[in-house]
Order: sequence, then C-alpha cells, then structure tokens
Amino acid sequence: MRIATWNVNSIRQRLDYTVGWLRANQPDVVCLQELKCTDDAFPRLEIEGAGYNVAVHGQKGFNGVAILSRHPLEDVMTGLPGDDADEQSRYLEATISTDGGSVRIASIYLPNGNPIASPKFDYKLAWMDRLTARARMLLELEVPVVLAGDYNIIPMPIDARFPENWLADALFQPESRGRFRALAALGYTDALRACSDDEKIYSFWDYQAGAFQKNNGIRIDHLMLSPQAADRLKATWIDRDERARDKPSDHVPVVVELEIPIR
DNA sequence: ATGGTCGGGGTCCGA
Repeated sequence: MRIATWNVNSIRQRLDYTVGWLRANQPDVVCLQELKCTDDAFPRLEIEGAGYNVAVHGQKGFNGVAILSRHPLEDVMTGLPGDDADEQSRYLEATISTDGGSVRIASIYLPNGNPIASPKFDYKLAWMDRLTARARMLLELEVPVVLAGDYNIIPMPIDARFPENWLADALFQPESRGRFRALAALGYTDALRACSDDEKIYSFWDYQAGAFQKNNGIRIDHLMLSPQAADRLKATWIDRDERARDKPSDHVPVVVELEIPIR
C-alpha cells in the first residue's frame, strides 16, 4: 500500500498538478494539507474522476486537510480531540480497508507557531500535546497507524540545509522538537529516517530568495508509523521534482510503501 | 544591508 502526504498550498491552485501526480504515481492514499478552501469549494468531482474517494475537512482561506483513497474510507473523524473551542481545520482521520488489511490514517496540519513569543506558539505546543494524547490512544488499537502531514517541525539539525537559520523559529524550538521526540518515544517511527540513507533530504523550500535553487530546504513533512505499520515498511521517498515545476507548492510529496497487499 | 514570494480575500494576514 502506497501512502503519501502533500501540503499543496491551495488545492484549487494545485489541482492539475495533484491529479497529474495521482495518475503518475498511483498512490493508494494521499493526505493533503493547506487546502485553503471550504468543503463546498473542494474540487471533489475532479479528484473522484481520477479514481479517488474523498474525505475533506476544509476552512475558508486557511488550513484545511483531506484524505484521498482508492479504497473505501471508513469511520471518518474530523478534528483533533481535546479542545472543543478549536475551530481550525487541521486534523482528519479515517480507516482504509482492503482485503489485504486495514490502516488508520491521519492527515495532519500542525500549527506553524511563529512568532515564538506569541499565543501562536502556545497554540502549537498545546495542539502537539493533544496530538500526542490521540497518538497514544491509537496505539492501543494495535493496528497499522500512519500519522501523515505537515508537522511544521524540523526534528534534527540534519533536517535543515542551514540549521543556524532556524534557531529563532518555532519549527526548530526545543519545545517543538521535544514534543515530536515524545511522539517517537511513544513508539512511532519516522518513516523517512527509518528507510533512507540520504541525509540531505528535504520536503519544503521557501518561495523567497531562490531557496530551492540553493537547496536551502527543511524536512518538516513526516509520516509517523505505529509499530504495526513500521513492521511493514518497505520504502520511502520524496518527490523533489514537484518543487521544480512552474508555480509549485512550496512542499513536495513524501511517500511510504507498506507491505499491505491490495487485493 | 536589505529584502526577496506565494495564496486568499480584499488593499493585509498567514506562511
């Protein structure tokens, strides 16, 4: 089973590239982030036309997450538990079932958190605590779980081309990185690091100052696997070519292949 | 030394 995560930075601006990527790569599941549109404005027919079922949790102008699946989407859960007052659309969870097995998958758009001396950073940390609580619950299911998305976390210095540039950024604070590490300590595996020897591998390059041309990138899009998913991990990669296109997203797809046969 | 780019929705905010 092939599972991808991609922050598309507006699904309406990136619809052609998204459909083209689905056709070329034939993933079983894709988690999308930063849709920047409401459920009603999501281009559902075009995605369905490419052969995918759709679960959407949209929001006008900002945020918004979706799960696309070639297989039925079951038990869809919208929003991250733990704060009924949180109105930002950043979390969506569903079960993908095939005859070869089922996977619980979350599409995550973790808050950016900048600037660090602001309520936005507090919101980020509180959101991460809620995510950790949810991740702990999911482990109790003892099934393959994939928590995929834009975590807005640079886990380690090797995950940035120029780590010194990020010292004052919410993406690289000890509090943010510590919470990501806590997720790993629960028993979740960072799929890309578990299955790639390439240290200089990034998933985001800023639009400004020719960051992509200089390979001034960071790795902030992650697929975290429960033990039952990690046991089935076959391969991971990042589709860097998507960033070289005209008018691209600033993020590229990150992909995992799990040994869950599709029958 | 400065500012550099996108997207959405409206002439600024979020990233």
